[in-house]
Amino acid sequence: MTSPERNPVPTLADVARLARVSTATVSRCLNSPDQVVDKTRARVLQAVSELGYTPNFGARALAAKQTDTVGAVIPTMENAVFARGIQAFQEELGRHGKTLLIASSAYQAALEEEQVRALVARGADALLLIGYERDQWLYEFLQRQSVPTLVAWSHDAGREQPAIGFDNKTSMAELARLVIRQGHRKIACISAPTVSNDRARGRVEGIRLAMSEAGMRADDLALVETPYGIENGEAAFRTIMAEAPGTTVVMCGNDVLAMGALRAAHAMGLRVPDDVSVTGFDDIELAMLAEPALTTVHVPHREMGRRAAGLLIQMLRDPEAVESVQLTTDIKLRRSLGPADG
Amino acid sequence: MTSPERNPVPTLADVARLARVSTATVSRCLNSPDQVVDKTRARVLQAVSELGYTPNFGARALAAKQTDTVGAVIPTMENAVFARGIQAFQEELGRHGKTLLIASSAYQAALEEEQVRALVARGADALLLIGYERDQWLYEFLQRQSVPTLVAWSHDAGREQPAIGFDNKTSMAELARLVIRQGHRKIACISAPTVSNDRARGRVEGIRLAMSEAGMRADDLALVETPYGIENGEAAFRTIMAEAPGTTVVMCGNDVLAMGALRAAHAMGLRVPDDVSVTGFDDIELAMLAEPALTTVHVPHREMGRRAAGLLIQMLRDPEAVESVQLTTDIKLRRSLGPADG
DNA sequence: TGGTGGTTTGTAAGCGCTTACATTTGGAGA
DNA sequence: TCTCCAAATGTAAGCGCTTACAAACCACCA
Repeated sequence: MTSPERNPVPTLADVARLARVSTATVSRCLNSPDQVVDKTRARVLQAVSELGYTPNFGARALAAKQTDTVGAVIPTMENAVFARGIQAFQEELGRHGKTLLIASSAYQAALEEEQVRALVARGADALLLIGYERDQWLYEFLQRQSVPTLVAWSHDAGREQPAIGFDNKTSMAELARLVIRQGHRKIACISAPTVSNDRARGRVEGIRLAMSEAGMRADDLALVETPYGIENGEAAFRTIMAEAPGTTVVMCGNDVLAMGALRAAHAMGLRVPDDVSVTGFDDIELAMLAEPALTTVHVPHREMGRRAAGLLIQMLRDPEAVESVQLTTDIKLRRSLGPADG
Repeated sequence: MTSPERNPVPTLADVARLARVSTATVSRCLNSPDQVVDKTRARVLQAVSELGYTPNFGARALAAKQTDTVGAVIPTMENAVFARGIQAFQEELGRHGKTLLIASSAYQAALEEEQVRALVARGADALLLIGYERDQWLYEFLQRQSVPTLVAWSHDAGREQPAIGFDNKTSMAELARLVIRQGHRKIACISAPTVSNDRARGRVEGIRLAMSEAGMRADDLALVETPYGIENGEAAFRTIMAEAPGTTVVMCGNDVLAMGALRAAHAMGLRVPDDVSVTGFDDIELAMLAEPALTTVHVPHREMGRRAAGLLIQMLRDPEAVESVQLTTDIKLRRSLGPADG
């Protein structure tokens, strides 16, 4: 740790020497203070502060075989949704004396694998991962390493992998039903790439499901996939309007894409919702501030983060006895969605 | 690491045994492969994958005395500004084979100290901190531990602490001059808490500086301090309008507060910029999307993050030879700022 | 064939900490 | 004052890895 020689960083042994006790006593002072008599403890603590001693985490982990550390791999911090959820996750972990290690995968499977290995190597006692979709061997690896793993932002009752989240398909289907009830028949969708992203895929499927239910052909959905980003949403919107003229509503896989759609519509001189309706997903702050305000699916990101922490801590205690939890989402009906006939 | 017994996690020794070589050879295979003859290496690698071996980071750090890890303590991930900068920071670090450990302090000094200790204990070879302002002993502690530390999001030519950032005061002063040139004389400011936040304080001082230059009394600035958050910005705006009637421009310490101001103005039936102008700081995505679009100070967050990584790596090589770098900001003049007379 | 010197591999000593187990200590009770 | 036992402290064996240093190996040349 820290650079080579220079001023040698004080160690447990230094403290012990200065306090005239054994290293075991110093260790106990730090980890289970009430096993040490007051006078000794005072002397040790004095030495600790005199030397400015900080325990070496690596050594401690090595000896104690546990790190009180939890790891999380998220696609990107730039997505407010994750930033918010993870912040809550971290706060709750902190409350339980755990530390969070964060890594980001930029939505790339290979990078995610690498980060998972890195976190495990660093001794993460447990892991939070986003969505189910990843190579099976990764799950096996984690199992072999006995690292309890929780999936978040997704929930599929059919899987046994512990998870906390909501059913992306169901949530989006609900919104789509509402859209259809408003009379929309020419529906388009701007989605995040669905390859290796079960959340994005679920949302698209949700729309198709609602269409089928309504007697429409699911294949009629005009679909454009594009990476995260407002500009991408804009471009996608233009593509849709060019390739699927007559579209009356554009349902977006997330709020950021929807913001792009809104902007593009505005730039193209289309009125929302009179000429075309737009919906989002996530309900980030932006959604309410948009002009017109965005109809979207509200996801309790903070709650999810907070409860994910609780679940993970529970898994650490008893890896078997965990129940996945399904959160509910609700629709925020705002001005960007109107009836089909304008 | 990982849970107690259960299925024992494979160690270097296990690999060595399976490959019929010494642990030293396995270690070399992993760290300096070309010191090992091909045939042996193949055998070892085979064993590694057969066992699903992952090196134990703690042990490695302990033995090798370096971690290739850099730590960062930011106020909160929920602030898009930091999320963006840190993302770039991380990407650049990754390019150099370094790993990033992130912690957040929720703008609380005590928490920051704690997190710094935690990161150092975890063996962070270097640290990124936001702004200069913190207890002197923390700097001393870091020096004693020989942990090179870089300050970001601030730059004060007068300090010798290595930093990368911009001069908050100068940048805001520039915007304030523009505001004043537009004829504004009744100026108000909504700022983040200035206690232990040199960035916020610098921005306020910038406004005062420009006022003095223009022959106005710096004390006439109507100032409200409030924590980060749109709602807080809204409340602050109402306070200002109540306590400093006649205010023609509200300059905000950051874009999020400005968004709140914009909303409050809208809710109060005030037209922006006809009845009152609003400005922000940071130029986050929201600024451009706001209605009306927000006049603000553009800060190159991504570039800052990227270059911060470069600097830190340089400091790791030669802790002495680092030059602080001052980034330049520029004003984005958008519709939310208009002349004083409406 | 033996000697030479560079490669490849092995040996073993830690890195800083925790913890089982052994030893010492200090009172309470007799 | 002397026992005796629980509480406090010390001793020392690792935890999994890296790396000096030593040993073994392998051409290659004389």
